[in-house]
Amino acid sequence: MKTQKISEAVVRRLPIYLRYLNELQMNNVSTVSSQDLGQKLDLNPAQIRKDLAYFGEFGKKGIGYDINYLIEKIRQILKLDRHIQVALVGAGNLGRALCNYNTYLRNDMKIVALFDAMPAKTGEVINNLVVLPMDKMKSVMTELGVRIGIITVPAAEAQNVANEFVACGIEAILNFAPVIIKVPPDVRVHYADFTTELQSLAYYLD
Amino acid sequence: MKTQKISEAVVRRLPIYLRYLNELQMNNVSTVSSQDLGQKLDLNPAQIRKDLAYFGEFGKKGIGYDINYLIEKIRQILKLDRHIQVALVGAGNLGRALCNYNTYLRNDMKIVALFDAMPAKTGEVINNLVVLPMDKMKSVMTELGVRIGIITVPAAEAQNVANEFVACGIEAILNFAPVIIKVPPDVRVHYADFTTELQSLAYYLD
DNA sequence: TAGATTGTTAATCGATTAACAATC
DNA sequence: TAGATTGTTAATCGATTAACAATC
Repeated sequence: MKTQKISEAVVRRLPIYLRYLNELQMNNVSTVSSQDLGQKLDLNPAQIRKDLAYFGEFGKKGIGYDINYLIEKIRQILKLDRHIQVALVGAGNLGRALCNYNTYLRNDMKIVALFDAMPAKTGEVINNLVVLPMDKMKSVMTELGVRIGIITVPAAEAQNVANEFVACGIEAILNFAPVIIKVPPDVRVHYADFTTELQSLAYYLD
Repeated sequence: MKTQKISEAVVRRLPIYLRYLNELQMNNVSTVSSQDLGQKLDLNPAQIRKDLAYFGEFGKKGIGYDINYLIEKIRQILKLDRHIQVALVGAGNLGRALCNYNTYLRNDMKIVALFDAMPAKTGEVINNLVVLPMDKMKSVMTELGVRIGIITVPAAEAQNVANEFVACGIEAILNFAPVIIKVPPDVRVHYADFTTELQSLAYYLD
């Protein structure tokens, strides 16, 4: 596990491996080859082997990868072997929908705080979480040790929310608002914009 | 506009350009340079010029790009100059949330049909759309001319829904379920999985 | 042992960036 | 005209794929 810079493409594939490995584990499969994985995930087997080899020698020649062991390793790499606390701002339709993934995320990640700027929303309960006003953000996030923030507010407010997250010392942001946000270089931002996704799909229609 | 194969990366950036151009248009800005765009969108100006040049000469040397004209052109390229009908399967929390984007999508794309396998959901009304049972899919989709399908069902059912979409002659699918689906090569699939997105973010925590 | 499959190097492929002549 | 900015070629950078010795 050298301090080599791992490309973003590699990091993005790890959760996909993990997802399928979990499925295999549930089906009591004990071993899997890069060939099998590639077939199932529409990826080149050599790429999968190379991705994993960046982090260590996890497989056995002639056999493949032990599923339990590989799951454990990928979880370590992704830092999912600890509990990671997540906060969400924007208790609209999308925000509510995401809160319901808490069950799916299980141990690793959990939305532990929910904020909304509209006073009317304050106090509402969504999936066991009480909607809090924005001015509680700093204290609540510090207390709960939140490290990742999710933005599900309208585009016009996304930058403000990002600023507030940054002021609270957030380390990474997942932004669902359809706008590019500016943050300091040490804060990682990923985008999850449904509308651009749909629009790029349209290109491929005949 | 030669029949050169355009890379996926380019196609994915076009909606992002479009989004910001629309914002500029609303603010009555008339012209923009690749420099300005690059700064705002965190992209290299040369890349933006190159992306656009794949499709034609849209700019003016010494001036930049006329915003109205460029919007029109990008909309043509993405085939957003027509109405594109979209169907959604899975009227859960996420599905409902997405239905509310109809207003945002405005002219170009519209969710026009909503299906769910659970009989209990049938007949429910979400954002002016009635939830229909799966056995109505073929006839409704043919009648409405649906070309793109969205999947927001649990992972275990996603492949079945994809199969049904394919049987209805769907051309492209946006899959929110956390699983890789198999479709014929002429059907385009994009993924929008919130959980893998969050998990890859975790990697970048210190 | 024979067959299978890894880890890794080398080859290929593709995407991004720099540079600059053309020109508004 | 002088300054700005495009479109495009060439250079760079990075990611994917092929190939194969090592070995279970």
